[in-house]
Amino acid sequence: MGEEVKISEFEVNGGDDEEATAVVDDEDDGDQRVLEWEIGLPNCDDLTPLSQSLIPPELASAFSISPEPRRTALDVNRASHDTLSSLRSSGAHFFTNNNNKTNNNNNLRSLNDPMVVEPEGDGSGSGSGSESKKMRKTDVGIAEEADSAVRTTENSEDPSARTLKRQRLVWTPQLDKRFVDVVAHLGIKNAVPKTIMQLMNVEGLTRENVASHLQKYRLYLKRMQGLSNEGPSASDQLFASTPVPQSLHESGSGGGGNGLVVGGANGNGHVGMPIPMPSGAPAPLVPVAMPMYGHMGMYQGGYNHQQNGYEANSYGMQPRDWPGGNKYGSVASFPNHMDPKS
DNA sequence: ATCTTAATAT
DNA sequence: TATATTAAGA
Repeated sequence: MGEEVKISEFEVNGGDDEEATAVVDDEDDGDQRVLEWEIGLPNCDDLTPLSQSLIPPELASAFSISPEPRRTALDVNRASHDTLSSLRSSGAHFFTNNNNKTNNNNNLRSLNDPMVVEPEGDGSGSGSGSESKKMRKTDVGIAEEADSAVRTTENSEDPSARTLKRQRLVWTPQLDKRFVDVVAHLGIKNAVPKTIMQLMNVEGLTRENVASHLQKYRLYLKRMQGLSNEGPSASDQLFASTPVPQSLHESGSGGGGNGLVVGGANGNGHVGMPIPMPSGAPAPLVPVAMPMYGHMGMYQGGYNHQQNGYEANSYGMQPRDWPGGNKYGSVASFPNHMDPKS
C-alpha cells in the first residue's frame, strides 16, 4: 500500500501536444516519499473500456459465458499497473531527482491538455489550518476546471479540498515544457505568475509554484545571457531570436472575449490545444528542453522533446524584447499605467 | 493587488 | 538540490 499510480491519456499518434507527469513528494517528518504517476499510459477511454464486456451480448449468451464482474477503479488501477511494469522495462522513463546524472530521453509522447498535479492527501500538520485559495478567472478565458481526475486507490479524499497543503511540486520536464511554452508565448512582458498559471492550465498548480519556478527560470536566462558565448565545454548555441508573438495583449482587465481558451479541463472531451497561440502565427514555438534551470547538470546532454513537428533542439528563448532595454535587475520599467502608489 | 527579488527554510 | 515561504520594495 502506498503506491499510487495514475494514468493519463494516451494517444498513439494524434497528439500534437505531449506530456503528463507530475510528482508530488511528501515530506513532513523527515521522511520523503515520492509518488509518481506514469505518463503515456492508455486511458480507459482509449483502451477498450474495462467497464464494458469484451464479448458481445449475443455471443456471450450463445456460449453461456457469464458476464465478467464489474471492474472497479481498483481493478483498472491494477491493470494499469501491470501495463506500467511493461512499459518500464520497455524503456519508458522514470525520474527521481536523486543522483541520477545520466539521463535518458524518450520518444513516447502523448496526452493533451489538462494536466493534473495533485497534492498528497496527508494532514499531518502542526497548526496551520486556514488557507484559502481563490481561483479567479480573469479575462484570459480559462476554462474552469473542477475535476481532479480519478484518484483511485483506497484513499478517497475529496480532491476539491483546497485546504490541503501542497507538497513540493516537482517540475518534470513535461511540466516545465509547458511552462516554458506558455512563457514564450506570452512574451516576457506578460509572463507573470498569475497569467502563466492560468494558461498552463494545470490543476493544482498554484501561483506560488509558478512564481518560484519563474524566478529560477529568469535566473537561468540571465545566466545564459552572460555566458552567451563562453563556456568550458562549448555547447552554447542558445541564440535564436524567438520573435515571440506578442499577440497577447490584454489591458489588465476589461477585455473579455478573446479566443484564448487553453482547453477545457473538464473531465471529458479531449482538449487538444497545446498552447493558446492566437492567430495562425508561425508559432515560433519554443520547444526546447533544457537542463532544468539549476545549472547544467541535471539533464546533461539534453533531452529532446520531439513534438509533432517541432524539433526541440536549439534553445529558442532569448529575453531580448524588453520594452525599454533589456535588463532586469530592478523592476523593468513598465509602460507605466498602474501606479505603484496607492 | 500583484509582481519581483533576495534571503532563508524545508 | 529543488522548491517553498517570506519579507520588503515597487
